[in-house]
Amino acid sequence: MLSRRFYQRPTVDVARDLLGKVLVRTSRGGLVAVRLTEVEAYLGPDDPACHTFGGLRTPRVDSMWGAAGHAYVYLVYGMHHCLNLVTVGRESGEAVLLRGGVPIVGTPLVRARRGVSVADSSLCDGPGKLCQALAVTRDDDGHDLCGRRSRIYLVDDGVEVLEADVRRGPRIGVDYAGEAARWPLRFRYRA
DNA sequence: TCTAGGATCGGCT
DNA sequence: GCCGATCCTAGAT
Repeated sequence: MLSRRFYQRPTVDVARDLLGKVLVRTSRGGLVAVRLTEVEAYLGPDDPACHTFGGLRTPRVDSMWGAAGHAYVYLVYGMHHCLNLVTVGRESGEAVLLRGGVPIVGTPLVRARRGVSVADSSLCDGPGKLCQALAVTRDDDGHDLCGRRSRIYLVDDGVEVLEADVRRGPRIGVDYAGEAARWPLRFRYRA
């Protein structure tokens, strides 16, 4: 399990290093593990695309102001959940959005949650799909990924992600953020 | 209270 | 490529 130290670093570094790491989710239904292939960095109060922009403090974003290594889960478009990992430290308001991955353990359970007719390549290729595949909801908001009994955590299984396989680009769906929408804070891993 | 709009997805053309 | 679903959240009134 990755320690809190991993998250207590600059958000862009954490985002880059999350590529290739394995996200593990345990539940009554069983264990699911997903190798992360797409993430986005959100840089706190000075980032117009970030939910903590301008120092915003509301019940929804409360967990984003918490300690590094905790989950921030919110609902978008009234129907999809998005999972973020808080970075840097308490009061930073920064996080990494997990946008996609590939199931490597528990694929049958993922398929049961996502739908039997869904193509393998589409099981977790989107933030909403990832949460559905892992059964992550608002109930998991504020969950500590570094605890002894964490039901969501990260593992480094030794897979090396070469720089040549990392693509950087603008973040998705944040056109309202003006110039910040073009900041190259989206990271993708193409093995 | 009321209202606008969203860090998306899947079905349809 | 376009569009509707769906409802919570934040800010305005």
